[in-house]
Amino acid sequence: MIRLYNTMTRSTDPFTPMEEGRVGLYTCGPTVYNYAHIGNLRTYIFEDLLRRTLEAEGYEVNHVMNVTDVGHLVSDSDTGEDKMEVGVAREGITAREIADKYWAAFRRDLERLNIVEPTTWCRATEYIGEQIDLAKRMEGAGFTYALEDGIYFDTSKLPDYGKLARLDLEGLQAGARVEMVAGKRNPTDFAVWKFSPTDQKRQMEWESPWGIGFPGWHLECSAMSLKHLGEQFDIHCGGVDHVAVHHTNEIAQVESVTGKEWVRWWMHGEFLVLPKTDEDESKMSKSSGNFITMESLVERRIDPLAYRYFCMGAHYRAPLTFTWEGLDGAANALDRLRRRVAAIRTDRPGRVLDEPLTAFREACRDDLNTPRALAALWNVLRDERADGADQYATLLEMDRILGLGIDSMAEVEAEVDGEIERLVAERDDARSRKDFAEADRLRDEITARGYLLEDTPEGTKVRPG
RNA sequence: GGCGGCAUAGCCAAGUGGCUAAGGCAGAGGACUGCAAAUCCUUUAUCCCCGGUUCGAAUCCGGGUGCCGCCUCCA
Repeated sequence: MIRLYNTMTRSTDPFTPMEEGRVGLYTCGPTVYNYAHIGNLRTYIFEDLLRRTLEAEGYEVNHVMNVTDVGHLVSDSDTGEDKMEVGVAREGITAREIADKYWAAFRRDLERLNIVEPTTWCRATEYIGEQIDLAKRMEGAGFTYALEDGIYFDTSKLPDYGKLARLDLEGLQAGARVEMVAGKRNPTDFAVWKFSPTDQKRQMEWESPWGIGFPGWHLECSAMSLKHLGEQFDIHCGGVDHVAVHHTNEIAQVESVTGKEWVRWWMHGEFLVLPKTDEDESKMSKSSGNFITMESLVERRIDPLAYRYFCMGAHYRAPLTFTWEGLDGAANALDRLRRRVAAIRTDRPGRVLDEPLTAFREACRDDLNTPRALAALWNVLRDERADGADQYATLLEMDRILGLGIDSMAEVEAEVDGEIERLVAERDDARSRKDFAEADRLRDEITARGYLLEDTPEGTKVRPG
């Protein structure tokens, strides 16, 4: 039995799917107007761990992820520019090209992090018809009203509006400091369909019963998950920042027309935060430019999987402070794991060790407690009495969830050119003559070129520095 | 102002009433080595503060203090 924290109930509850053996999972995907940053990616790592845990428990997971390629405004108060159009203005290519470019970049990030792709991707622009249909149903049920700039959802008509975030609607009213779109009936009302501005031509706009325009950004997730997962499904995930606005409004759009509970489990990943400095806010955000991409990690010769390991060191519901020092620590741990695995791996079939595997699986089942799961992993390697083949078999089993690529871990030997090879040979020669001063001098020379040496019974090995 | 989260070793981070408070990184000592590296062993915690409940609290309750997130684009 898996126990998962549910934002709706604010408690960790035993998970049971609607349909025996199958899980419907929707995860909010990227807005593809720029590269994802490692904070975004932390959430996708969490969702991957969820999916892998469900699959390891024997569930067949129907995993749907959206790609937002339209309609996401710079401001959530339904004002400002469309982010995609911002990308267009910045790079001078079409919106479609922007979307394709950053979606491809996103998928490359997922691949590098060993994140399993969703079973279904859906692009918002390919579901405009479905979104309009859903808006029409809301209109038919009397939940919408028209303003000059768009069709709005009247949140006061839904008695339990805001239940996910436990919004204090009165308090919001009093504390509202965000400029409200003129004519909105309630501060929480949001646009379902926005009209194109009359004075400019948008790259992305569509005909609708209400006029030419584009969908509000909450609409796509509602419409696409309805289409792929039905009027009720098991789990919907995203970042914590989506609780109060995005998911709250998605719920309103769906439940207003179906009249029944839509999603059974809401799960939210906490933020990756940067150490606070005087200048910068600690949060990483795409819009402020205060962000680190996967690419910049790779440029620093940091293994993307070290970032995956780093994230697994903390529970997904706790904020995690990102530091380069912390990431280096994770990279060191992963390197050590690699060497240990390389040392024990064998083609000889092994038997999975029950005790550590049970501890590991229990940790995963307990609301994805990866820090505890990693402790179980290290305990496998600490047990001296265990047979190497058995240890390896156990680690492979754990890796179905961890996704660290244990099956391909091998001793890392550096690729060396003739020059390095010659220096190594000279040093070996000096050592055999017991000319250690010369040997050490040569080692320094090799080290200075970015390689580490290991003298082993099998000879001198060269590792990347 | 409203809502929510967090405070455990040098760092990251599990642990939500009961043996000697996981695990990782970094550090120290030792074994091994010509010296290293790698590996192995050993070692590192007044659980933010003050009250309270209890036979017993890091864990529950009350009050502080500090930090962070959301309500603004956000994962």
